Amino acid sequence: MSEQLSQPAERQKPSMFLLDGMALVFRSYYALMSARMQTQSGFPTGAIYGFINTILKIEETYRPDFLVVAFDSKEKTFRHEAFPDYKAQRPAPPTDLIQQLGKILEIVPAMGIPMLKRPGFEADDIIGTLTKKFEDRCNLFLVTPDKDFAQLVHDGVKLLKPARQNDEFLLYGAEEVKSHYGVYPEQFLDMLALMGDSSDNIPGAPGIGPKTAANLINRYGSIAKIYENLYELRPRARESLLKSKAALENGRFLMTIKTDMDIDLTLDDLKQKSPDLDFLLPLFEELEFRTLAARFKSSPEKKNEQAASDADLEFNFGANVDPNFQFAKKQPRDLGNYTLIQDEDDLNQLAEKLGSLKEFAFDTETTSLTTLDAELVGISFSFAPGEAFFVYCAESALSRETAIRVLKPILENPEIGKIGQNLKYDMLVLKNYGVRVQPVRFDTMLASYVLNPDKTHNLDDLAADHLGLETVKYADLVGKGKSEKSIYEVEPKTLSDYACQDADVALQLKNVLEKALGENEPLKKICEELEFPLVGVLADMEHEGVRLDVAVLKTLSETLGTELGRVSKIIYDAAGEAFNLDSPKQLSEILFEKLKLPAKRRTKTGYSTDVRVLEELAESFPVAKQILEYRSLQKLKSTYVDALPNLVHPKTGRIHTSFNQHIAATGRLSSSNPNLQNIPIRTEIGREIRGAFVPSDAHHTLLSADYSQIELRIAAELSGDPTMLGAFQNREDIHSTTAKLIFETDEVTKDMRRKAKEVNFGVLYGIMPFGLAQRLDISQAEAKEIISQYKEKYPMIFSYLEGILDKARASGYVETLLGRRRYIRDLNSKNFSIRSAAERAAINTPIQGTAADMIKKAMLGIASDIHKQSLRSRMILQVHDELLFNMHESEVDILPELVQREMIEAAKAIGIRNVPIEVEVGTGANWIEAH
DNA sequence: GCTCTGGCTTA
DNA sequence: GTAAGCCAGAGCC
Repeated sequence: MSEQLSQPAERQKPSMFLLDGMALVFRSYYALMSARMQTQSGFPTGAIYGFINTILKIEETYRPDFLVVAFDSKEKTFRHEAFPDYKAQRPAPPTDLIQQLGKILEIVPAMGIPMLKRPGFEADDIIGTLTKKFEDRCNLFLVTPDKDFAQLVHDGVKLLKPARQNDEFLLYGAEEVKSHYGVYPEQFLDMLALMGDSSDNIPGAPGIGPKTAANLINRYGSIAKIYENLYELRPRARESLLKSKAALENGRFLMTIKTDMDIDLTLDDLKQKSPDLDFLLPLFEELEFRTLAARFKSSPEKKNEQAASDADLEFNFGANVDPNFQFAKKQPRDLGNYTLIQDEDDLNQLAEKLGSLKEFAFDTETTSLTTLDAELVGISFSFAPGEAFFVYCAESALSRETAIRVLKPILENPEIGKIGQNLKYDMLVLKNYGVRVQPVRFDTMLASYVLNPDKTHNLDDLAADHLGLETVKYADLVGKGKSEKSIYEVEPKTLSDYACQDADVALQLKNVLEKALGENEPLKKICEELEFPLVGVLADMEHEGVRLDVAVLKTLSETLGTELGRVSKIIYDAAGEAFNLDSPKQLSEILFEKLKLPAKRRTKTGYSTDVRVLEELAESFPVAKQILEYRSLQKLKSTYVDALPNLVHPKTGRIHTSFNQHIAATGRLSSSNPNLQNIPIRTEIGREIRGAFVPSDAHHTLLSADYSQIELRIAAELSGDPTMLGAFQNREDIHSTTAKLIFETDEVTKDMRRKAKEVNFGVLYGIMPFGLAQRLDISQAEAKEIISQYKEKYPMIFSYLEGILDKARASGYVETLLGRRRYIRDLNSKNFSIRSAAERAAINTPIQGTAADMIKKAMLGIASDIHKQSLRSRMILQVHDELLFNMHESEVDILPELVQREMIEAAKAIGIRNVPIEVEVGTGANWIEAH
């Protein structure tokens, strides 16, 4: 049939609107919650009013031929039978909503609108079945705020979703579904299954959200196809999917809307009848819906009347409220017994209680994630599960000064343990108000990290994992992105419930996690003796900050700018045109298509233009060398030289990084915003950037102390290899010694030493002939030969590595010398590259992790000494094997020795017995000189 | 505005 | 070959 003929026929079809009753009622309830509509006698009416208006709005806007409302049944559904946890977390609806629902169920039929309900089924299934039944004869519009219905969309079936802000509707066909959710309706169920649905308690694959789910579905087409190609995925996604296979099948079943219920109805049965005004008008009178009543009186079917007049909203807020009817309180939800405190008397009472405790959990609410900019809005406290208090000290009767004055002695009391999630943040916020929080009794984020570093450790995930609790998210309070509102705009009680929940959950988590730690003594000690005490040390370092000489960078920026202009001109001349050198895509088009240079490797999206490719090309094509130069200069300029000055905090004139204690799977710290652990050093021009890192003032210098060859020493210690231990004991240059041994010569050339150095590093990273060959640009056969020489000379290194792998295969984890654990999956994978990657991680982790434990221990010792001796010098940075200090001139004779001693002492403390540890110290007027 | 990719910096 | 974080571009919203 031609388009012309089908189109008018299509238009002739009657329209049928299927309304998801319960979901729309819920929406009305929450949309009108703040209006607090109620009758003079206190009966709540917002949800009723909103829902009727939704129906009228549809009738007026679309003039439907058929309009049907479907409701869920109260009985358990077949979904509950198949999956007992289905919707298990969902709190009972608020009682004031239930009251209103009763009225709605009377009003809808009285309006003459067909209303359907079936025991054991949800509204979704009724709508799905009617859709299937009538889609050939009608144009269907599914009216619902629930995205799950997108699975039903196809030709002639569209979704009509109430818009977020106004009372308009958004129409979703297949294309709109795709553009809004990322997949087409046919694939929608697979995507839903991957994401799961926390409100229905359907798990999905942990860590896979809407974005990733849509991406995966688009890349592979379906869940089944994703599982066929698991090995291509990143480890986190892969592991999540492996664990979730059964859950996904189950979730997909639960989220499938039934389309084959036994519903015996004809189009005639669904015709709308005239409204029963004898019933409706008195009821509207009772509910005080005056404009609505007027509309029905005059002409219930008329379309040109004004929609929802505000008149109905005008009466009854405030003045005439029945004092016994407490609207806001009637929301039991899943919340505990939470109390909002906003006056001094209540605060004093709370303080007295807190002061008598051995420990409690707390959490601060602020205006910013950047601690130096964060204003304190309130603090929540919990000392019994399910119970919490929120001290609101902004824009209220209780001033921040009063709150701080009363709480400071308690927060600083060394006898009262502090429990919390990411306490470093709270400590830094409170530091701005002169409060030095101590001691860290338990940090739930760090405990989770120590128990299993590869997991995520945010509070919401921890609550879900360990307590089975669905928490209120911060975004639920203030929204997200553009429309995010200020925390000051949140109702104090709402904010209080959120804040209280966080303290409450932290306390409950502490109980669960502490028990888990109790089953592993070393992990418990790592928490209590390493990670928890380190929190305060890191907070101090971040707070202290590093001074930056902006003038140095400004000069450097100008030099780099000139150089970049010069180099890019040369490249453009060679290319015959100007283009964006920062775009790998454009660059590869120029190089490999226009200039026809030989392509070496491919990436996912095109030809690779990375260092290795360009270096290879540089031998024959000078332009490649110029591009490499451009790249390195541009990197330095954009990432460091131009970016760092903007990060100098206006209040302190210094740079304040964040040291993340819960990210690196091996136990290392990481640094971000900005990352001060990857400031350049290798190239001459890069090193100049370090010249901008300077002491705080003329009375200070920088002191740098770094462990020499720490990871190789640890490998020697852990393996007990006598040759390598001997080399270190004799203070030999380890790379030269290795060269001597593997090349069997006393005349070690520079090149031999370079190769030996690579091999030594290779050992730490889980050496493989292939990798070494690549790295040294030699054949795999040569690489194999070198490795076998190494094995012969340092036999115990290799037997140690084999032992690690055996143990890991048997137990599923590897450990540092202190007993810090990391679980390693995939050691038995049939896929070579996956298995090899797992083996390399297994080998590297004990070595890298032991070094991390050691320097953490050293930092604690140093911080303690500085405190005890009331020194004026400060530790300011940690770069994995190096510590940097802002050293006061009066302490130049004690600090270097103190630092060196503590760093060496730390090695002993974590159990290093056989290998000597060397620490190199240096001082200077900037980081280049000190290092 | 958000997320991913390629590329590059450190230990 | 291990462990991280950040930048610009690109693609989608």
